Amino acid sequence: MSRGESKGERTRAVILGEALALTSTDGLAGLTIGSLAERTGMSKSGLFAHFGSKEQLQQAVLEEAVEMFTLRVIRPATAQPRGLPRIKALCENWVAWLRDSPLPGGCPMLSASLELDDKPGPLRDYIAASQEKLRAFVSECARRAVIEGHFREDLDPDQFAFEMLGVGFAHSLTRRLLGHPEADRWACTAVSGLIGRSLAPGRTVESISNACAHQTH
Amino acid sequence: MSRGESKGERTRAVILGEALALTSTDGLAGLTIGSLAERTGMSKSGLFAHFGSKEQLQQAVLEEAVEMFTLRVIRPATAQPRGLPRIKALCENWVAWLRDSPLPGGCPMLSASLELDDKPGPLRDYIAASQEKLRAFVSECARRAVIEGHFREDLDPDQFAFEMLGVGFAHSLTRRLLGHPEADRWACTAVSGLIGRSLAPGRTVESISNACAHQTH
DNA sequence: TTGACAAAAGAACGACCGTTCGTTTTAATC
DNA sequence: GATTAAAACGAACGGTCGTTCTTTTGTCAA
Repeated sequence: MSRGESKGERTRAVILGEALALTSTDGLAGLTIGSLAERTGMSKSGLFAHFGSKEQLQQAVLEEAVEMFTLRVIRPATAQPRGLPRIKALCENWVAWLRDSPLPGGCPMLSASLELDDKPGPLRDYIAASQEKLRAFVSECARRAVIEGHFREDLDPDQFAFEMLGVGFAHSLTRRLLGHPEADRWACTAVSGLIGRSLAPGRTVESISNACAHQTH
Repeated sequence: MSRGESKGERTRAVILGEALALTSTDGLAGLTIGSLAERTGMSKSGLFAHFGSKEQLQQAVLEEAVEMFTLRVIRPATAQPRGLPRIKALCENWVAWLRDSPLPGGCPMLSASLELDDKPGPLRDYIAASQEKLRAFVSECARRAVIEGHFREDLDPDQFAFEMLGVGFAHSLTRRLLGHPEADRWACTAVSGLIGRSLAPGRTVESISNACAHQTH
């Protein structure tokens, strides 16, 4: 068998994978025990026993989504040197994530954000904390780029993070709802523009990349 | 009585008002006949008869939301002279709309966009068409500003619209989910930055405003 | 004021929701 | 291979969903 995990852990993982896809297309509200049981070929009660309540199932799904995003976007970026290289890696991973995401219906965290932003509870708290963590991470990356001398000294890292996230949301909506084929290009142009006007005077993206290529992380 | 409308038209309007608030906080999925009947003090069947189906109710709610947005954001902007003044008015109305919206739970069209972006049908079509109309309107405003000589000649109006909408989305999420008090400031800074770097060489916002103040619409 | 029609209520429908319980099957351990 | 615990099932619960009837109430014009 595949691992040292028990049977329960394995099927739980299978369920979560299917639940993630279902949430992606149908939203947290559309994630029902019945439809999930049908997709996994299980009985409602058998599936239900793995989570104890619907809310815990939802929580597990969101945690899975966050972990996926962290693994494919955040973590590879932190492997890059601080400053501009890390920011560049972050943007590239992000775009790649949006383009080749295994989730058919877009980011579950984004739709859940709008779905639950008025419903107090542990789920909302978790989503808000996660999104804030992402925002703070981008902001911290920008702040560090200022320290490294890559970005202008008067740059507001929070402003940078705000505009960066805005591009991400706009990209998702323009691509997924409107279906504009230029969405990718618009997003990339917006990001390079944002980075370009954040650079310290006299700096170019290339000059920094070359300089960083020879230093340790 | 209040108008020449019939009783049915009046109660229908009351229902729609309540439905709009409910959709704003709970999303289109949370808009149920039962809860809406309770809020309006009507019976389920009595309320239902006004719309014929749940989908038609949802459609009516979205149309109401669009009309509200058009009335308070788009229309006053079109009363301004073409070019920068119209764009400025658009931004100001938009911010004011987000700040003093009568809807307690944020824009229903935005949450519906993410809720239905994977569910084909007339509702999705309507939402996509509406959002595209808004995007095209912003783009057209920018294109016109280029013609008027307010914006640089090499400005891409679609790129302008993309970044503008991104600010709107980011603002909504940062404010409503994360509850950042600086959200308003970040959004305003982002918008003025966007407008500032779109201006034709040598132009300032003030110079154009003064010049336009004396011309006819 | 009466008669015609619109509007609202009431009861019920089948379907699905999340959840519980007792039983049966399956997997892990000795 | 037998014992025991974990995992999955099947049936049922009370509730709510959207929807369809029939019946009662209210409106509005002749």
